[in-house]
Amino acid sequence: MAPYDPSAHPPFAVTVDLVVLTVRRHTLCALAVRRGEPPYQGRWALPGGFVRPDEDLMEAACRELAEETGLRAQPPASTAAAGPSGPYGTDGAHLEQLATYGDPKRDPRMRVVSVAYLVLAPDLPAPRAGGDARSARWAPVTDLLRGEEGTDDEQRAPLAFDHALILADGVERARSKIEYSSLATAFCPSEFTVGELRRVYEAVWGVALDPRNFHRKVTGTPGFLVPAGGTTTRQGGRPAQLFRAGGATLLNPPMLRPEV
Amino acid sequence: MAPYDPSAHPPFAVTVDLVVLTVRRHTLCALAVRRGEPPYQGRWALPGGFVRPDEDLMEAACRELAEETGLRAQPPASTAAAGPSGPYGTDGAHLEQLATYGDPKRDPRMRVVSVAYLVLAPDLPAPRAGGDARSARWAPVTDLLRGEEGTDDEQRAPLAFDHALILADGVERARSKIEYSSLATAFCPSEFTVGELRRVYEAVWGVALDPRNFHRKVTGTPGFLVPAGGTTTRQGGRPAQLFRAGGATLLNPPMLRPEV
DNA sequence: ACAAAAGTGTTAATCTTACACCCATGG
DNA sequence: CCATGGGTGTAAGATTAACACTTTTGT
Repeated sequence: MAPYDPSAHPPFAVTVDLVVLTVRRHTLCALAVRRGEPPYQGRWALPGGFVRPDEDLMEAACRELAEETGLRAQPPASTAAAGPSGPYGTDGAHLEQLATYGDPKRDPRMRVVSVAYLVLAPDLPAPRAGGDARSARWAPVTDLLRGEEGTDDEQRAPLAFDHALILADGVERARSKIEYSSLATAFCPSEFTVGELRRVYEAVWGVALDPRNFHRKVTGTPGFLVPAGGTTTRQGGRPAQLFRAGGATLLNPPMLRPEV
Repeated sequence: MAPYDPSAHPPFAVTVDLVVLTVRRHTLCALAVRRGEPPYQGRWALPGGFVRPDEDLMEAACRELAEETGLRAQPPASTAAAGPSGPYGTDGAHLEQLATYGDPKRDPRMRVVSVAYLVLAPDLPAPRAGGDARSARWAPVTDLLRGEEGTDDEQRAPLAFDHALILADGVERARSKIEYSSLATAFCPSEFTVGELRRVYEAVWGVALDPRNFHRKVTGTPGFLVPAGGTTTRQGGRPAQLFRAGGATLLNPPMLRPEV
């Protein structure tokens, strides 16, 4: 490596961006906030912000998450390791590092490297705007990704910066990860039925699954679900048993995603 | 998000670190370089260096890779997208983003955020040191991860910075990814036999696989291997057919990793 | 001839799939 | 009573795991 003095060059800014996913009305939705200032003023973007000088990356992600959604998110107790390994549970929500985006031209103002985090959350109350006056909304990911270049309509314009790319990566990660892990339970409230869990898979993958086989699969995998003791009739029909996510984090053999 | 002016704070430095893996003598090995300057002078570390002001992250990773190993690595032709999605082939080697490490205390000198990349390469000639005089070596990952705190012996001291954590994450990624993708072929030369590919799996997973079933599995997956036309007897015994990696990148159903 | 590695065949166990069928509730 | 979802049973097909057996080379 050639000697290189970083202090001799303009600095980098480091931000975190959040892909916050939830399932609402049988649809995979992401949290979007409206930008109140240039660049991309008035456009929708992923929530996020600058990392502070003495803040760990995941700490920054937790802070932004709390500011944007009110999700309680205490920073990891004592992370000796700064690594992304090991998801971090926040109030039932799941948080993990997604990827880092550093195209020199991704922000017209300056060189910004953004570390994206993926959050899977149960259906939350309507998002509340943060401390400032920006508005926020849950939007179906298909809408957010189908932004039309050159459109002025604020609901249809593409996401700011490279956020469409980040969102697409996050959605892809969620889609593939629920296949072989118990992550889909992060989309459910703390107690849920097998049918609710199945509807999560159906919404995330955009397919229909056989309720009978799904039931056998998830209840037959030891440690995946533990009975919570009650029943509910939220969905109509025969009352269903309530479950809680079990300790098992790996699903083997995996849940098979049908060809689309 | 509270207003925040990054220029009012000390800047971040951004580096890339490389987890370069290969299989040598039936063992999973990683590239380590010896640090020529403080901090951690004399200790082994992962290769890497600062990202330059106008350089994309992957471009920086390619540059460092070329400097450290001589692996030809032209920057991605025209990456409109700065994303990590889509691996990038360099001379048969595979390069993908791994994760980003940003503990405020990970570097005692200043705030450094490091984007780690994972490289899977075929067995390379002995590593040549870069432009400067640092030495480099291939070391079994078990040795590198079993560094003993407080040891002075340069061969046994733990890796510098948080590089043991980064290496462990990279190894884990490689181990799990060859399960459901054709990535293991990145450890092989352009033409290889089924037996050689099997020995890659065995080295990476540290298990023994049944040669008969393995053969059926990989040759029976359409698009995974394409016959290259010749045979070889590199390993002794009956000559084996030579194959090339096929276009198929996903392996479905996955190769099953035996319980350890 | 023998060792060593490459391949093929076969069988039992397991898992997926597709469906028939019954259960418990609300309207 | 009947629509709606919950849940169990079963049989056909696919896949894996284990291992017997043949093929083709080098020594």
